[in-house]
Amino acid sequence: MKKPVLSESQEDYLKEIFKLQEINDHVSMQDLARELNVRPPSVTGMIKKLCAMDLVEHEPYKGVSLTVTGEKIALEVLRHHRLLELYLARHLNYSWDEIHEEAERLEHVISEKFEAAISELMDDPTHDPHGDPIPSVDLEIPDTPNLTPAIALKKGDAMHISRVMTQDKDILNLLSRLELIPGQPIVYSGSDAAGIRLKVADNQYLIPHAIAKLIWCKEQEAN
Amino acid sequence: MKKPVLSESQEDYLKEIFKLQEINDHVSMQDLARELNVRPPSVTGMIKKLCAMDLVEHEPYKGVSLTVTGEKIALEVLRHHRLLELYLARHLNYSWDEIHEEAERLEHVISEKFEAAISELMDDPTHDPHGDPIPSVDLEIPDTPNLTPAIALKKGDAMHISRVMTQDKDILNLLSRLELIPGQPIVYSGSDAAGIRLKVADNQYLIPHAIAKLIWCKEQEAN
DNA sequence: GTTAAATTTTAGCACAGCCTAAATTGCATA
DNA sequence: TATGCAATTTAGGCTGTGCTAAAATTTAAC
Repeated sequence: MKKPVLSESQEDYLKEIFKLQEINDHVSMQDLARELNVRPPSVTGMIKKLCAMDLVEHEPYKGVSLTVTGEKIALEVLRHHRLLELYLARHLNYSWDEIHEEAERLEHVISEKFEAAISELMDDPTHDPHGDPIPSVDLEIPDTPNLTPAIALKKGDAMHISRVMTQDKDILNLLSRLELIPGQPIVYSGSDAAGIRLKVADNQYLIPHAIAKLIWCKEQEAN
Repeated sequence: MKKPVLSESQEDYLKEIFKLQEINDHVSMQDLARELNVRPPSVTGMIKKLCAMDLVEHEPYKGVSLTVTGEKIALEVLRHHRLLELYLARHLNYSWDEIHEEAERLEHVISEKFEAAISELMDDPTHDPHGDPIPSVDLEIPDTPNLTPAIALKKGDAMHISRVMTQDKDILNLLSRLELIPGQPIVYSGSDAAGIRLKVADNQYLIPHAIAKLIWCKEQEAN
């Protein structure tokens, strides 16, 4: 079974279905349309094609899900994306909020050779700068066990940040300015209607719920 | 005057017109079609669009040439391409014959930021691994004075290689195996019907005319 | 359980970039 | 100067991916 050559558009559809599937097993056309910045009829049309290629399954009026083959391609694109993000940050001095857009364009055009080269250069990393897991060469997702959302912490909990689930540039800027970035140790010191209060690097901030819910933490043990 | 957003295809047309213009001031549709791997009617169609955008000038049945704006865009793409080639070779361990294809795809998607980052990392280089000049940030081509084609050398001439004008992978492989690469000192020891004889790094080879004519040299003085 | 709202699909169209076949133009050579 | 060949353009079509408007279906609310 040889892998089909896909358009950038098609790769984007598969990647987006994968990401939405992590949250909700059945992906709606509407959600896809929103994420991909296209109108619902365009999604229906493209899904039909991907269906004919056996990359997705589609129950009309129900939703879509990836086939095994489709998921493999999605993971490959995701691997490209996240490796690129880390590479841009580490080797080309990109800031946290700049890496996503650039990776979004590069992910479709780099070769296997390029992928392998940057992966090796970075010692086959398992997570990108947002803490998102990078699928391995054989497309396994490294498991990130026991993540706790920051909003679910209890007073006095000492954790460190593991993942920040947004690509919004202004939120990322805010967080990086506060040093609320993956790897950083924090202490949870309470919450109220306005948000949660976190101690980080000798400072304490109030983080509004809207932002706090994007932050995931893990136990202090390892790094 | 803001710069128009162009498709990858359109960028390729402009780049190719530029490269052909270096050889022959008026570029024919046929040459363009050959270089771009499309049919002549496709070229006519695209040229019309580029004409309407004031990026090229076209005298029907005569030929095309770039406008000032068109040339700027071509130079920008060329800068991307050649910076990328050098970057891939230097930082990602690409071999000579692999860089062109990868750069061909990447050149259209990298941002100004990416361009600036790799240029700075390499200390604003002026030539790519083939010896082709890299347009500067303000799109000036560094002049490469007094280049002599290897086939025009005289017996005993000691030069070094400055430029290799091909992207053919097998020719590049052959040359790199023989260490006939830019920067390398050579001595010309004669020619005959079969080709020219060059001494390089303690070896002497016969180089067929077809290949020798791609090699350009300059005086021994500086590097 | 009926009906209104939301979601999804169908139908039909637009635009980019390529194609082939045929018509046109320009040039070289007899 | 005429004529035939090569280069170019025009005409018309195809494919991919998007769009809007309207029809069909599902879901939710009363």
